[in-house]
Amino acid sequence: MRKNKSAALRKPDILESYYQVLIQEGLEGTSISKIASRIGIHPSLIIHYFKNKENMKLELVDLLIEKYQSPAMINFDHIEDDEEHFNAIMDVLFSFKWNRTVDPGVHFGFYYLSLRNEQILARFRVMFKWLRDYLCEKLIYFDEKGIISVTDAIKAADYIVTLMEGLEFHSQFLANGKHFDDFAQSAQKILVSALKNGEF
Amino acid sequence: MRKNKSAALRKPDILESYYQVLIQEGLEGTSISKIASRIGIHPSLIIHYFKNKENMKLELVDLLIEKYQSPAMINFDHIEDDEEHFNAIMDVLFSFKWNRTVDPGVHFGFYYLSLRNEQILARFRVMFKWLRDYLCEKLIYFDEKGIISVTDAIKAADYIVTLMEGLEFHSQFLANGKHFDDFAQSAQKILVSALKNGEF
DNA sequence: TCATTTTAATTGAATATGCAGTTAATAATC
DNA sequence: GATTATTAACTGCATATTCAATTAAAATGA
Repeated sequence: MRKNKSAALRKPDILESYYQVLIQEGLEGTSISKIASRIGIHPSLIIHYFKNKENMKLELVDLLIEKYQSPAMINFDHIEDDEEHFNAIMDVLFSFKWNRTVDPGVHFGFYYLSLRNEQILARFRVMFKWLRDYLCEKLIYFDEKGIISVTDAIKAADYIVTLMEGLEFHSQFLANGKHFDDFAQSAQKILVSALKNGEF
Repeated sequence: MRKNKSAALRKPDILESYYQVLIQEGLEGTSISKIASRIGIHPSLIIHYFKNKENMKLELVDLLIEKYQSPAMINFDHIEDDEEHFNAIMDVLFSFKWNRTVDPGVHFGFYYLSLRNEQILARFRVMFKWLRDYLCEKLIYFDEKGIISVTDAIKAADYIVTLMEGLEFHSQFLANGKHFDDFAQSAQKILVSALKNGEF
Protein backbone atom coordinates (compact mmCIF):
# COMPACT_ATOMS: atom_id res chain seq x y z
CA MET A 1 0.00 0.00 0.00
CA ARG A 2 1.27 3.43 -0.85
CA LYS A 3 2.07 5.71 2.05
CA ASN A 4 1.30 9.31 1.51
CA LYS A 5 3.49 11.62 3.51
CA SER A 6 2.61 15.22 4.05
CA ALA A 7 4.53 17.93 2.26
CA ALA A 8 6.10 18.89 5.57
CA LEU A 9 7.78 15.49 5.71
CA ARG A 10 8.36 14.80 2.05
CA LYS A 11 10.08 18.02 1.09
CA PRO A 12 12.86 17.67 3.67
CA ASP A 13 13.27 14.05 2.55
CA ILE A 14 13.80 15.19 -1.00
CA LEU A 15 16.27 17.91 -0.02
CA GLU A 16 18.23 15.45 2.09
CA SER A 17 18.34 13.05 -0.84
CA TYR A 18 19.43 15.89 -3.12
CA TYR A 19 22.23 16.69 -0.70
CA GLN A 20 23.38 13.06 -0.54
CA VAL A 21 23.34 12.66 -4.30
CA LEU A 22 25.36 15.86 -4.61
CA ILE A 23 27.95 14.46 -2.21
CA GLN A 24 28.20 11.22 -4.16
CA GLU A 25 27.79 12.39 -7.74
CA GLY A 26 28.74 16.05 -7.77
CA LEU A 27 26.97 18.92 -9.48
CA GLU A 28 27.14 17.45 -12.95
CA GLY A 29 26.06 13.97 -11.96
CA THR A 30 23.01 14.96 -9.97
CA SER A 31 19.63 14.56 -11.63
CA ILE A 32 16.04 14.64 -10.49
CA SER A 33 15.59 10.99 -11.30
CA LYS A 34 18.59 9.98 -9.18
CA ILE A 35 17.29 12.05 -6.27
CA ALA A 36 13.90 10.41 -6.65
CA SER A 37 15.02 6.82 -7.04
CA ARG A 38 17.26 7.14 -4.00
CA ILE A 39 14.20 7.53 -1.79
CA GLY A 40 11.91 5.38 -3.88
CA ILE A 41 9.60 8.00 -5.28
CA HIS A 42 8.66 9.12 -8.75
CA PRO A 43 10.63 11.97 -10.33
CA SER A 44 7.41 13.83 -11.04
CA LEU A 45 6.80 14.12 -7.35
CA ILE A 46 9.87 16.28 -7.03
CA ILE A 47 8.61 18.59 -9.74
CA HIS A 48 5.25 18.62 -7.98
CA TYR A 49 6.82 19.94 -4.80
CA PHE A 50 9.49 22.26 -6.15
CA LYS A 51 8.07 23.16 -9.55
CA ASN A 52 11.54 22.97 -11.09
CA LYS A 53 15.13 22.12 -10.34
CA GLU A 54 16.17 25.72 -9.85
CA ASN A 55 13.76 26.24 -6.96
CA MET A 56 14.92 23.05 -5.35
CA LYS A 57 18.51 24.23 -5.63
CA LEU A 58 17.70 27.47 -3.88
CA GLU A 59 15.82 25.71 -1.11
CA LEU A 60 18.78 23.43 -0.53
CA VAL A 61 21.12 26.40 -0.35
CA ASP A 62 18.85 27.98 2.23
CA LEU A 63 18.79 24.78 4.23
CA LEU A 64 22.54 24.35 4.22
CA ILE A 65 23.11 27.96 5.20
CA GLU A 66 20.74 27.48 8.11
CA LYS A 67 22.75 24.43 9.10
CA TYR A 68 25.96 26.43 8.84
CA GLN A 69 24.54 29.14 11.06
CA SER A 70 23.58 26.64 13.75
CA PRO A 71 24.04 28.53 17.01
CA ALA A 72 25.17 25.40 18.81
CA MET A 73 28.44 25.51 16.91
CA ILE A 74 29.51 29.02 17.47
CA ASN A 75 27.93 30.17 20.71
CA PHE A 76 30.18 30.09 23.74
CA ASP A 77 28.41 32.67 25.84
CA HIS A 78 28.21 30.22 28.70
CA ILE A 79 31.94 30.58 29.26
CA GLU A 80 32.33 33.21 31.95
CA ASP A 81 36.04 33.89 31.78
CA ASP A 82 36.63 36.31 28.89
CA GLU A 83 40.02 35.00 27.89
CA GLU A 84 38.69 31.45 27.73
CA HIS A 85 35.62 32.62 25.87
CA PHE A 86 37.78 34.35 23.29
CA ASN A 87 40.03 31.34 22.86
CA ALA A 88 37.07 29.00 22.45
CA ILE A 89 35.77 31.09 19.55
CA MET A 90 39.14 31.24 17.86
CA ASP A 91 39.62 27.51 18.30
CA VAL A 92 36.33 26.62 16.68
CA LEU A 93 36.93 29.00 13.77
CA PHE A 94 40.23 27.35 12.94
CA SER A 95 39.32 23.79 13.82
CA PHE A 96 37.04 23.23 10.81
CA LYS A 97 34.64 21.23 12.90
CA TRP A 98 32.33 24.06 12.17
CA ASN A 99 33.06 24.57 8.48
CA ARG A 100 32.38 20.91 7.95
CA THR A 101 28.86 20.87 9.21
CA VAL A 102 28.24 20.97 5.46
CA ASP A 103 30.10 18.70 3.05
CA PRO A 104 32.99 20.75 1.62
CA GLY A 105 32.34 19.55 -1.93
CA VAL A 106 28.73 20.63 -1.86
CA HIS A 107 29.63 23.90 -0.20
CA PHE A 108 32.25 24.57 -2.82
CA GLY A 109 29.91 23.60 -5.63
CA PHE A 110 27.39 26.17 -4.55
CA TYR A 111 30.11 28.76 -4.23
CA TYR A 112 30.87 28.09 -7.86
CA LEU A 113 27.23 28.31 -8.86
CA SER A 114 26.99 31.67 -7.14
CA LEU A 115 29.26 33.05 -9.85
CA ARG A 116 26.55 32.36 -12.40
CA ASN A 117 23.43 32.67 -10.29
CA GLU A 118 22.47 35.96 -8.72
CA GLN A 119 20.06 34.41 -6.26
CA ILE A 120 22.59 31.98 -4.87
CA LEU A 121 25.17 34.76 -4.70
CA ALA A 122 22.75 36.93 -2.74
CA ARG A 123 22.22 34.18 -0.20
CA PHE A 124 25.94 33.64 0.34
CA ARG A 125 26.51 37.34 0.67
CA VAL A 126 23.99 37.43 3.47
CA MET A 127 25.60 34.42 5.10
CA PHE A 128 29.09 35.89 5.03
CA LYS A 129 27.82 39.21 6.21
CA TRP A 130 26.16 37.43 9.11
CA LEU A 131 29.43 35.76 10.03
CA ARG A 132 31.40 38.96 9.67
CA ASP A 133 28.92 40.89 11.80
CA TYR A 134 28.87 38.21 14.44
CA LEU A 135 32.65 38.29 14.69
CA CYS A 136 32.65 42.06 14.67
CA GLU A 137 30.32 42.21 17.64
CA LYS A 138 32.45 39.72 19.55
CA LEU A 139 35.66 41.59 18.74
CA ILE A 140 34.22 44.81 20.09
CA TYR A 141 33.20 43.02 23.25
CA PHE A 142 36.64 41.49 23.78
CA ASP A 143 38.28 44.80 23.00
CA GLU A 144 36.24 46.46 25.74
CA LYS A 145 37.23 43.71 28.12
CA GLY A 146 40.89 44.29 27.31
CA ILE A 147 41.45 40.83 25.86
CA ILE A 148 42.43 42.23 22.48
CA SER A 149 43.08 45.64 21.01
CA VAL A 150 41.24 46.56 17.81
CA THR A 151 40.22 49.93 16.45
CA ASP A 152 38.70 48.78 13.17
CA ALA A 153 36.60 45.80 14.18
CA ILE A 154 35.00 45.38 10.76
CA LYS A 155 38.37 45.12 9.10
CA ALA A 156 39.54 42.62 11.67
CA ALA A 157 36.41 40.52 11.21
CA ASP A 158 36.81 40.63 7.43
CA TYR A 159 40.37 39.50 7.84
CA ILE A 160 39.35 36.54 9.97
CA VAL A 161 36.78 35.38 7.44
CA THR A 162 39.30 35.83 4.65
CA LEU A 163 41.87 33.75 6.47
CA MET A 164 39.36 31.02 7.25
CA GLU A 165 38.30 30.67 3.65
CA GLY A 166 41.88 30.78 2.50
CA LEU A 167 42.68 27.93 4.85
CA GLU A 168 39.85 25.86 3.45
CA PHE A 169 41.53 26.31 0.09
CA HIS A 170 44.92 25.59 1.41
CA SER A 171 43.75 22.29 2.86
CA GLN A 172 42.67 21.22 -0.62
CA PHE A 173 45.75 22.08 -2.57
CA LEU A 174 48.77 22.52 -0.36
CA ALA A 175 48.04 20.26 2.53
CA ASN A 176 49.74 16.98 3.17
CA GLY A 177 48.41 15.39 6.34
CA LYS A 178 49.68 16.69 9.63
CA HIS A 179 51.37 19.64 7.98
CA PHE A 180 47.99 21.29 7.53
CA ASP A 181 46.94 21.10 11.16
CA ASP A 182 50.22 22.66 12.20
CA PHE A 183 49.80 25.34 9.60
CA ALA A 184 46.23 26.15 10.60
CA GLN A 185 47.37 26.48 14.18
CA SER A 186 50.20 28.81 13.18
CA ALA A 187 47.81 30.95 11.19
CA GLN A 188 45.57 31.16 14.22
CA LYS A 189 48.47 32.19 16.45
CA ILE A 190 49.61 34.88 14.05
CA LEU A 191 46.08 36.20 13.86
CA VAL A 192 45.60 36.24 17.60
CA SER A 193 48.85 38.08 18.17
CA ALA A 194 47.86 40.63 15.52
CA LEU A 195 44.55 41.14 17.34
CA LYS A 196 46.29 41.56 20.66
CA ASN A 197 49.04 43.82 19.31
CA GLY A 198 46.63 46.35 17.88
CA GLU A 199 47.36 45.64 14.21
CA PHE A 200 43.74 46.30 13.32
CA MET B 1 36.35 25.15 -50.33
CA ARG B 2 37.12 23.50 -47.04
CA LYS B 3 40.29 24.66 -45.31
CA ASN B 4 42.22 21.98 -43.53
CA LYS B 5 44.26 23.20 -40.64
CA SER B 6 46.96 21.15 -39.03
CA ALA B 7 46.43 19.68 -35.60
CA ALA B 8 48.96 22.16 -34.24
CA LEU B 9 46.61 25.00 -35.19
CA ARG B 10 43.24 23.38 -34.73
CA LYS B 11 43.72 22.04 -31.24
CA PRO B 12 44.51 25.43 -29.71
CA ASP B 13 41.52 26.85 -31.58
CA ILE B 14 39.28 24.28 -29.99
CA LEU B 15 40.69 24.84 -26.52
CA GLU B 16 40.25 28.58 -26.88
CA SER B 17 36.65 28.02 -27.95
CA TYR B 18 36.14 25.68 -25.02
CA TYR B 19 37.45 28.37 -22.69
CA GLN B 20 35.15 31.02 -24.17
CA VAL B 21 32.10 28.78 -23.94
CA LEU B 22 32.98 28.02 -20.33
CA ILE B 23 33.11 31.75 -19.59
CA GLN B 24 29.73 32.34 -21.20
CA GLU B 25 27.83 29.19 -20.30
CA GLY B 26 29.55 27.77 -17.23
CA LEU B 27 30.49 24.19 -16.50
CA GLU B 28 27.00 22.80 -16.86
CA GLY B 29 26.15 24.68 -20.02
CA THR B 30 29.25 23.73 -21.97
CA SER B 31 28.95 21.00 -24.58
CA ILE B 32 31.06 19.70 -27.40
CA SER B 33 28.57 20.85 -29.97
CA LYS B 34 28.57 24.42 -28.63
CA ILE B 35 32.35 24.49 -28.68
CA ALA B 36 32.30 23.22 -32.25
CA SER B 37 29.63 25.49 -33.66
CA ARG B 38 31.33 28.52 -32.13
CA ILE B 39 34.26 28.04 -34.50
CA GLY B 40 32.27 26.54 -37.35
CA ILE B 41 33.48 22.98 -37.23
CA HIS B 42 31.78 19.66 -36.82
CA PRO B 43 31.50 18.25 -33.28
CA SER B 44 33.07 14.99 -34.39
CA LEU B 45 36.25 16.86 -35.18
CA ILE B 46 36.67 17.65 -31.50
CA ILE B 47 36.32 13.98 -30.65
CA HIS B 48 38.83 13.22 -33.37
CA TYR B 49 41.42 15.45 -31.74
CA PHE B 50 40.78 14.87 -28.07
CA LYS B 51 39.19 11.43 -28.14
CA ASN B 52 36.78 12.45 -25.38
CA LYS B 53 35.66 15.38 -23.29
CA GLU B 54 37.69 14.36 -20.28
CA ASN B 55 40.98 14.63 -22.16
CA MET B 56 40.00 17.99 -23.53
CA LYS B 57 39.23 19.19 -20.03
CA LEU B 58 42.65 18.15 -18.79
CA GLU B 59 44.38 19.80 -21.72
CA LEU B 60 42.54 23.02 -21.01
CA VAL B 61 43.53 22.89 -17.36
CA ASP B 62 47.14 22.45 -18.41
CA LEU B 63 46.88 25.39 -20.77
CA LEU B 64 45.35 27.69 -18.18
CA ILE B 65 47.92 26.74 -15.59
CA GLU B 66 50.66 27.55 -18.08
CA LYS B 67 49.01 30.91 -18.63
CA TYR B 68 48.85 31.46 -14.88
CA GLN B 69 52.51 30.67 -14.52
CA SER B 70 53.49 33.16 -17.17
CA PRO B 71 56.86 34.52 -16.04
CA ALA B 72 56.08 37.98 -17.41
CA MET B 73 53.59 38.51 -14.60
CA ILE B 74 55.63 37.59 -11.63
CA ASN B 75 59.25 38.16 -12.52
CA PHE B 76 60.75 41.40 -11.25
CA ASP B 77 64.38 40.36 -11.23
CA HIS B 78 65.26 43.38 -13.32
CA ILE B 79 64.60 45.65 -10.32
CA GLU B 80 67.96 46.16 -8.70
CA ASP B 81 66.97 47.75 -5.41
CA ASP B 82 65.94 44.94 -3.06
CA GLU B 83 63.29 46.89 -1.17
CA GLU B 84 61.65 47.95 -4.45
CA HIS B 85 61.94 44.43 -5.78
CA PHE B 86 60.20 43.05 -2.70
CA ASN B 87 57.44 45.63 -2.86
CA ALA B 88 56.84 44.98 -6.53
CA ILE B 89 56.24 41.30 -5.83
CA MET B 90 53.91 42.01 -2.94
CA ASP B 91 52.00 44.54 -5.02
CA VAL B 92 51.39 42.15 -7.87
CA LEU B 93 50.30 39.37 -5.53
CA PHE B 94 47.63 41.55 -3.97
CA SER B 95 46.60 43.47 -7.05
CA PHE B 96 44.79 40.59 -8.74
CA LYS B 97 46.07 41.65 -12.12
CA TRP B 98 47.87 38.41 -11.97
CA ASN B 99 45.13 36.16 -10.62
CA ARG B 100 42.89 37.37 -13.39
CA THR B 101 45.01 36.25 -16.27
CA VAL B 102 42.45 33.44 -16.20
CA ASP B 103 38.73 34.11 -15.93
CA PRO B 104 37.80 33.73 -12.25
CA GLY B 105 34.69 31.72 -13.03
CA VAL B 106 36.58 29.19 -15.09
CA HIS B 107 39.36 29.04 -12.54
CA PHE B 108 36.88 28.46 -9.78
CA GLY B 109 35.00 25.88 -11.78
CA PHE B 110 38.11 23.80 -12.20
CA TYR B 111 38.88 24.17 -8.52
CA TYR B 112 35.51 22.61 -7.89
CA LEU B 113 36.11 19.82 -10.37
CA SER B 114 39.38 19.02 -8.64
CA LEU B 115 37.35 17.81 -5.68
CA ARG B 116 35.96 15.01 -7.82
CA ASN B 117 38.76 14.50 -10.28
CA GLU B 118 42.12 13.23 -9.12
CA GLN B 119 43.92 14.28 -12.27
CA ILE B 120 42.76 17.86 -12.08
CA LEU B 121 43.58 17.94 -8.37
CA ALA B 122 47.09 16.70 -9.08
CA ARG B 123 47.63 19.51 -11.57
CA PHE B 124 46.49 22.20 -9.17
CA ARG B 125 48.60 20.76 -6.41
CA VAL B 126 51.63 21.11 -8.64
CA MET B 127 50.63 24.65 -9.54
CA PHE B 128 50.20 25.76 -5.95
CA LYS B 129 53.39 24.04 -4.96
CA TRP B 130 55.15 25.93 -7.73
CA LEU B 131 53.81 29.23 -6.43
CA ARG B 132 54.65 28.38 -2.85
CA ASP B 133 58.17 27.34 -3.78
CA TYR B 134 58.69 30.43 -5.87
CA LEU B 135 57.63 32.63 -2.96
CA CYS B 136 59.73 30.61 -0.58
CA GLU B 137 62.85 31.13 -2.63
CA LYS B 138 62.19 34.86 -2.83
CA LEU B 139 61.53 35.13 0.89
CA ILE B 140 64.83 33.47 1.66
CA TYR B 141 66.57 35.88 -0.66
CA PHE B 142 64.95 38.94 0.93
CA ASP B 143 65.66 37.59 4.38
CA GLU B 144 69.35 37.31 3.53
CA LYS B 145 69.29 40.86 2.22
CA GLY B 146 67.75 42.05 5.47
CA ILE B 147 64.53 43.30 3.89
CA ILE B 148 62.43 40.92 5.96
CA SER B 149 62.99 38.53 8.82
CA VAL B 150 61.70 34.97 8.42
CA THR B 151 62.89 31.74 9.96
CA ASP B 152 60.25 29.42 8.50
CA ALA B 153 60.08 30.49 4.86
CA ILE B 154 57.80 27.63 3.85
CA LYS B 155 55.25 28.58 6.45
CA ALA B 156 55.42 32.21 5.40
CA ALA B 157 54.96 31.31 1.75
CA ASP B 158 52.02 29.06 2.61
CA TYR B 159 50.50 31.90 4.54
CA ILE B 160 50.82 34.27 1.60
CA VAL B 161 49.11 31.84 -0.76
CA THR B 162 46.39 31.24 1.81
CA LEU B 163 45.76 34.93 2.20
CA MET B 164 45.67 35.48 -1.56
CA GLU B 165 43.10 32.79 -2.10
CA GLY B 166 41.08 34.00 0.84
CA LEU B 167 41.02 37.46 -0.69
CA GLU B 168 39.75 36.07 -3.97
CA PHE B 169 36.90 34.63 -1.96
CA HIS B 170 36.35 37.74 -0.03
CA SER B 171 36.02 39.75 -3.22
CA GLN B 172 33.15 37.50 -4.26
CA PHE B 173 31.10 37.51 -1.13
CA LEU B 174 31.98 40.38 1.16
CA ALA B 175 33.19 43.03 -1.21
CA ASN B 176 31.26 46.14 -2.06
CA GLY B 177 33.19 48.31 -4.46
CA LYS B 178 36.00 50.42 -3.09
CA HIS B 179 35.84 48.71 0.27
CA PHE B 180 37.54 45.67 -1.19
CA ASP B 181 40.55 47.50 -2.60
CA ASP B 182 41.12 49.15 0.76
CA PHE B 183 40.79 45.83 2.48
CA ALA B 184 43.19 44.04 0.15
CA GLN B 185 45.71 46.79 0.76
CA SER B 186 45.30 46.46 4.52
CA ALA B 187 45.77 42.72 4.33
CA GLN B 188 48.95 43.30 2.36
CA LYS B 189 50.25 45.78 4.93
CA ILE B 190 49.52 43.45 7.82
CA LEU B 191 51.31 40.66 6.01
CA VAL B 192 54.33 42.77 5.19
CA SER B 193 54.71 43.94 8.75
CA ALA B 194 54.43 40.34 9.96
CA LEU B 195 57.21 39.40 7.54
CA LYS B 196 59.38 42.25 8.70
CA ASN B 197 58.69 41.73 12.41
CA GLY B 198 59.81 38.12 12.37
CA GLU B 199 56.39 36.57 12.97
CA PHE B 200 57.29 33.62 10.74
C1' DT C 1 -20.12 6.82 13.34
C1' DC C 2 -20.51 6.23 8.55
C1' DA C 3 -20.75 7.88 3.88
C1' DT C 4 -19.55 11.52 0.81
C1' DT C 5 -16.94 15.20 -0.95
C1' DT C 6 -12.73 17.61 -1.38
C1' DT C 7 -7.94 18.05 -1.35
C1' DA C 8 -3.34 16.54 -1.65
C1' DA C 9 0.06 13.03 -2.75
C1' DT C 10 1.69 10.02 -6.10
C1' DT C 11 2.38 7.71 -10.26
C1' DG C 12 2.60 6.40 -15.41
C1' DA C 13 3.34 7.50 -19.72
C1' DA C 14 4.84 10.64 -23.04
C1' DT C 15 7.52 14.68 -25.01
C1' DA C 16 11.08 17.18 -26.71
C1' DT C 17 15.67 18.19 -26.25
C1' DG C 18 20.42 17.73 -25.66
C1' DC C 19 24.30 15.02 -24.76
C1' DA C 20 28.89 12.34 -25.75
C1' DG C 21 30.44 9.31 -28.68
C1' DT C 22 30.64 5.81 -33.09
C1' DT C 23 31.21 4.61 -37.75
C1' DA C 24 31.82 5.29 -42.29
C1' DA C 25 32.44 8.15 -46.00
C1' DT C 26 34.70 12.23 -48.38
C1' DA C 27 38.10 15.77 -49.11
C1' DA C 28 42.58 17.79 -48.74
C1' DT C 29 47.53 17.35 -48.09
C1' DC C 30 52.09 15.51 -48.19
C1' DG D 1 49.05 6.51 -52.35
C1' DA D 2 48.97 7.04 -47.70
C1' DT D 3 47.90 9.92 -44.06
C1' DT D 4 45.25 13.28 -41.95
C1' DA D 5 41.44 16.48 -41.59
C1' DT D 6 36.69 16.89 -41.90
C1' DT D 7 31.94 15.94 -42.24
C1' DA D 8 27.37 13.39 -42.35
C1' DA D 9 24.38 10.48 -40.45
C1' DC D 10 23.29 8.16 -36.63
C1' DT D 11 22.89 5.76 -31.92
C1' DG D 12 21.63 5.30 -27.42
C1' DC D 13 20.94 7.35 -23.43
C1' DA D 14 19.72 10.80 -19.87
C1' DT D 15 17.62 14.86 -19.05
C1' DA D 16 13.79 18.22 -17.10
C1' DT D 17 9.25 18.83 -17.47
C1' DT D 18 4.09 18.14 -18.69
C1' DC D 19 -0.33 16.16 -18.33
C1' DA D 20 -3.75 13.23 -17.08
C1' DA D 21 -5.06 9.53 -14.22
C1' DT D 22 -5.07 7.20 -9.65
C1' DT D 23 -4.84 6.58 -4.93
C1' DA D 24 -4.78 8.00 -0.06
C1' DA D 25 -5.94 11.20 3.51
C1' DA D 26 -8.63 14.88 5.45
C1' DA D 27 -12.80 17.47 5.87
C1' DT D 28 -17.53 17.60 5.84
C1' DG D 29 -22.17 16.48 6.74
C1' DA D 30 -25.82 13.08 8.09
